[in-house]
Amino acid sequence: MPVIALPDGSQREFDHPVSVHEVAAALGPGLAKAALAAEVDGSLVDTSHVIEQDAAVNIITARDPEGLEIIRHSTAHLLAHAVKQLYPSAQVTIGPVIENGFYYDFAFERPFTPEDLEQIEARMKALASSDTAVERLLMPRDEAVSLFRGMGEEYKAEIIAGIPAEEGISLYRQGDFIDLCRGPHVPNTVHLKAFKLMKVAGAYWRGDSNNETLQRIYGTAWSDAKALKAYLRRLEEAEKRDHRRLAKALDLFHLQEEAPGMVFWHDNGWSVYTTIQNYIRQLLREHGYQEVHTPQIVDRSLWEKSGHWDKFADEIFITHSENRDYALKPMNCPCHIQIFNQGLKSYRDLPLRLAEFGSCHRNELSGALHGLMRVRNFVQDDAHIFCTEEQIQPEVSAFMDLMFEVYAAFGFDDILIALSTRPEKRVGSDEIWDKAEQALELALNKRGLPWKRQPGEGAFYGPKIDFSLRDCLDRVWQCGTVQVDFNMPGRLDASYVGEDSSRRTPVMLHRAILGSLERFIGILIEHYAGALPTWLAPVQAAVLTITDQQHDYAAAVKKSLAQQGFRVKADLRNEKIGFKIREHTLQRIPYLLVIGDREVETETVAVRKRNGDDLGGMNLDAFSERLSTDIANRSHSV
RNA sequence: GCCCAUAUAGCUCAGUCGGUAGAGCACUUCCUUGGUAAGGAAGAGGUCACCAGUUCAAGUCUGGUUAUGGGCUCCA
Repeated sequence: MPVIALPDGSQREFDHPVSVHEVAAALGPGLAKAALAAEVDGSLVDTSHVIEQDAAVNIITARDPEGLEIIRHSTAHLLAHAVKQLYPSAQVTIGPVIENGFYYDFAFERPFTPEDLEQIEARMKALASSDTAVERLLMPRDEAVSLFRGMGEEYKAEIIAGIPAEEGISLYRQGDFIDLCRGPHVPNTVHLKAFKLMKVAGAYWRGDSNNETLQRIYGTAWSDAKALKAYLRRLEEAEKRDHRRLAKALDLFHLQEEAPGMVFWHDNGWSVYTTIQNYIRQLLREHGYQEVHTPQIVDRSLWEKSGHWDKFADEIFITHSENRDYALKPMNCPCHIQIFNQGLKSYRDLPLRLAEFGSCHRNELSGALHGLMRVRNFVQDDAHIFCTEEQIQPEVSAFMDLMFEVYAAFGFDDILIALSTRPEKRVGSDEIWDKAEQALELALNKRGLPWKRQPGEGAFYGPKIDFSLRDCLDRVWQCGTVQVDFNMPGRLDASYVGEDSSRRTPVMLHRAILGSLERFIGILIEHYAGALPTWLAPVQAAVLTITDQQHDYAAAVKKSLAQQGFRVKADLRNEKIGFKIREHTLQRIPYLLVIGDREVETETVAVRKRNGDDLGGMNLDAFSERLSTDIANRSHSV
């Protein structure tokens, strides 16, 4: 007779096999109603699951992350149920859970319209409130194949036919709808109450672009209406922060038809760009890097030798001159090896760190372009470190120190770290891979930050660590990377003279902190909703006059601040002060200096921050000291 | 590249059944010199993305091209 161990440490004994539902009921009527599934000895099961032996049981409700996932999965089934009722000729395929929701792919003779979505959603709501039980069925594989084939569901039948014959198939039925699923699912559709269909898009059958396109319907689902509302608000907020929208409002850059995926930077945007560049440049110098610069176009022979020509031919821009083919460089590493190869290098020269703000061109698929986030011409804050195997770990550690300093300066402190290890197809001996992976692991553990392992995700030439930033809207952006490369130095004949006078091939570390300047600026704009910290702001202070009387004094204030190296502008227009404040606040200028007769008389400026705080009057020295401190601390507080 | 959608003034957008284009903001000029988020008046501004087609007539209908948006795929 089963003894049920509960998460709080208590036990319940039953004198007969019990279902999860009965266990929940024994714990209270509230739990019986809220139970969606349970974890029994570590595996998730439906509430209908019967426990026959002693087990550890944890009842899952909508409050648990697993519960939310079950709700999303069941909502995907609900979507398919509604679609099949409204459009019987649509065939179901797959419907997985994704971040914030789910999707379901259908094969249908025409695309779904927004009006269709409204109808489908209305039907889903009706089905959800119809109090329909969701039942689990087991069936031999071949029987399941013929069941779905009989229903005209060719895609589903194909999926099931791909499952090994000896495995039983679990199916879920709700009313007149039946779908293949591992489960678990909610016991009844009434648990599905906070969902919304978001959009339709094309997607390929089995994710292969050679296959036919299916209609994918995306939806979001939450445990309750409040959570759904909060999510929709977050989406609205993200839209307001969209860097493409802010770029127009703040006059940062533009894109145009004649140069798809390539940025026309305006004064304001370029100011941000060069400020970041100068900051990184200075830091790299302090950390023992040499800054180099290499050609934009290089003869194809170099790219053939590096292997890129073969692998990325479609994405390389090519140009011709005097019967030679050149590639616009898609990456910087082969060029840096050319610099390394000049002159004879000794082990005493290692580690040798070559950095470049490397402008790269890649002919990305037209459909992949996206504002600053995916462009065809971008600048990497790239560097390559030539070193020995022993130097991998200390170099990676030093790189991480530098990187975390940079991320903190930009206001990012939540960093996700992933170590990608050897893939099946790779170069280099297992001993070298062991060494490199251990070196990376050691560097990570020395930092003491959590990281996760991604087995088999490394590049063919070596393992790597990726660093992703979490922004204020909880979105994750992969930016930093450090990759060990055993392959390219040898391929491009890099060598150094070892202590024993023999020629050796150096290891090369590829590393970047920001990734691409363009994309990083896009992330910054969205993270700060355009209100960049003072040190990055295109204009740090605006001098605003109240009447024409203060013209000369205001011009002198502006000149003085500009001479001290601050980015200042003066607004001497014949406009009311309220109007000027509104306008420059909307431009996210960190400090507004209001000047009326009072300030002229006392030789002060009245300081207002962009968040509305009034700092009152102060003399110019006091203000410039404040500004200097703000900039020196890279303060994010205004 | 693939699927779907979109393209009208500098910006955000409206434009009905095919009959020669409209708002708000911005801009220019004038009035106003006003102390912390929009003072008032007048004016100017358009090859309706581009190329074809249908039609007496196309911003509007059809086809194509380009770009953009949302996805898919890809990402050295």
